[in-house]
Amino acid sequence: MKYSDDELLNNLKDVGLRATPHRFLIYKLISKSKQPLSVSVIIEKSKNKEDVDKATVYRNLFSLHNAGLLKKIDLSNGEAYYSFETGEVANQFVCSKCRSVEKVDGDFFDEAIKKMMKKSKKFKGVELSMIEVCGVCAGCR
Amino acid sequence: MKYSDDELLNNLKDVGLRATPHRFLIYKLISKSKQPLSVSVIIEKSKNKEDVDKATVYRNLFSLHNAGLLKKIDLSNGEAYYSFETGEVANQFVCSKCRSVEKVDGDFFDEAIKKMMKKSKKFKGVELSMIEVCGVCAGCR
DNA sequence: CTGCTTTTGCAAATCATTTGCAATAAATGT
DNA sequence: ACATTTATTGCAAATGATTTGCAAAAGCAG
Repeated sequence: MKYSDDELLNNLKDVGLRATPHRFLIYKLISKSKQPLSVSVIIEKSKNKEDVDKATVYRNLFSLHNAGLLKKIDLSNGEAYYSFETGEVANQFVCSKCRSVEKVDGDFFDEAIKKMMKKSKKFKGVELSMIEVCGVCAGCR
Repeated sequence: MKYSDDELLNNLKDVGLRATPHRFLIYKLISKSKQPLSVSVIIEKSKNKEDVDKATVYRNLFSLHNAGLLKKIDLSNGEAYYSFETGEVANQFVCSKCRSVEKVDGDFFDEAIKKMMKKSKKFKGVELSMIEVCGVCAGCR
């Protein structure tokens, strides 16, 4: 799951986005992370490397997501997360008390999703991106 | 699924919350809705009946949820939803484009949740409250 | 080089939600 | 009933994540 600079640059070219230093930095940074990254972490990591304004980070996350290169994971814990777009549905558990986030094995829900898509006409043609499971984690109880 | 005033008043008493006019109004209003209600809708509906400040609505939603009388559904579409607490896991689909919300039949996920709880030690003792499925709805594609 | 579009930094605006504070109302002790 | 504590309220200001306006800088095309 590692992507060469050339691959990333090609992806940018394919969708017609300029490979500006900031954009490339942000895209690369996310491509290297196994976990989805929260916007605040992305801002922090970007600032460590270059002097990037947070508005620029937000705008680049938007353009990259909009172009289909990043998955946006809109959790309920207050901030958005981004990950490299692999086409898979992302699954997260969020504790409603401490707001911590845990990745959930996607296989658990594959079947449920299939059933849902098949049985309900509401979900014909729907394109799933993520599932968030919310509750109180063991630690908080 | 309709609750008498007495039932609601008893619930409040049971958890040790005063049945102030505003609190009762808000609690009753939510108890009568089949759908979870967004905070903005709750504020609007409350204002129609009495002159309630939004801070008061937020504070009452907090105390009612905190006491276990309401379920809070923290969707990713920007605002929180509340529903009468029935102990069931709430399931919603949110369109990541138009941010519209659809209720999802809970049965789809019951099995997935059970499997998840059993197979992963991370989820031992976890108390689930809601599942959000996110994607692009048929209309937006 | 010259003009046109995109990207950027900065500050100000937004939107949902929370908080400080002083005034009011309700519950409790005597 | 009366004073005392405790909870609730309205209002305005604060918060935190995100977005936007705007003018300057950078990158691309002719």
